[in-house]
Amino acid sequence: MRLSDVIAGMIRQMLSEADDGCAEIQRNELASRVGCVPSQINYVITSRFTPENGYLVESRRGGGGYIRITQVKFDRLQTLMHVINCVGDSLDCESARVFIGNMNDNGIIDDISAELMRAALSDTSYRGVPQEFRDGLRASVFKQMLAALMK
Amino acid sequence: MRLSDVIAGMIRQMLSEADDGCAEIQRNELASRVGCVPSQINYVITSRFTPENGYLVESRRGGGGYIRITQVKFDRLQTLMHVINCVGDSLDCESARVFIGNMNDNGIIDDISAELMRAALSDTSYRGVPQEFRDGLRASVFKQMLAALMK
DNA sequence: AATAATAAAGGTCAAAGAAAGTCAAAGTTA
DNA sequence: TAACTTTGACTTTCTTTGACCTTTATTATT
Repeated sequence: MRLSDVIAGMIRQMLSEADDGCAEIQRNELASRVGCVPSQINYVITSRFTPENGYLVESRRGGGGYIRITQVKFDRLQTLMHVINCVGDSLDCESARVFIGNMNDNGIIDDISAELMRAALSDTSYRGVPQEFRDGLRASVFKQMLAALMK
Repeated sequence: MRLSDVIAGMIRQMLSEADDGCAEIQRNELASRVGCVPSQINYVITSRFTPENGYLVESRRGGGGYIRITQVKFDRLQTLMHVINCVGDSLDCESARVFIGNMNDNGIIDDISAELMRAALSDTSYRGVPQEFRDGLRASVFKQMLAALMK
């Protein structure tokens, strides 16, 4: 088992137990508990608890220092509603993919859902539909799917 | 006996013993066990455990790296393929719902996926699209989504 | 009280280590 | 001879470690 994964696991554990969605660790203390060099903790954080993965990291040096890792929690319903509102009557393929990618990264939708949405909104799906109608149709299908996720 | 076949046999053995349908190997370790050069393992994998043959390969380099070979359950793919073939160039809303419901019941797709598909194929999504084009469009979108599920 | 020294954190970066990947040449087999 | 195997040198990616740096808090000094 990879040391980094052990450490990542401990942090995730702490996060899941925390009621405020944030885990506060002492770098040196955690390192010696795991039996590794302190900078290993930094490595784990920068490689696995990145903003792209939905984490926020703050820290403080000096006596009583800490590293606080917060799991950014997007409110599902609120985000879905927000996206629906952002999408107007027309949506091009590229924008759709960006929306989907972001929601996927934020954990609003899982990987399979993301794939399904990409497929449903792909230009390939609309072969035969005249160009000038595609983006309108795409917006409509997209919003319908988003609405379905709110159930 | 060909070396490659020995290695392939070992991997198949591991796959059959695994309860989750996936075998995780360490390239160097397996190579030295068999007494061959590590890249031989790559050769075996690329020549015998291909997607066309129903296998999925993931890997990771670096310390604690691995190669994971998953045997895709044929049922799933087969069913998806079957459904794709059943759907012609046209698909009405009711039939779509039946297909989706069946796949959901059989565990081919999960609840969320089912909801997403229903939404994407609903008539509401195609408001504005003339009736005579809707079923063709629906068939196209449906097949695209099914294909996405085969990844 | 203000300042200086010390201790206690955490941060950075680069080197070394540990896997896996690639590719082409050489060897085999049908 | 064409297709398949085997081998090995070289590359890329990810992980681990350690030396050195910066920031903050605490304690001692004037």
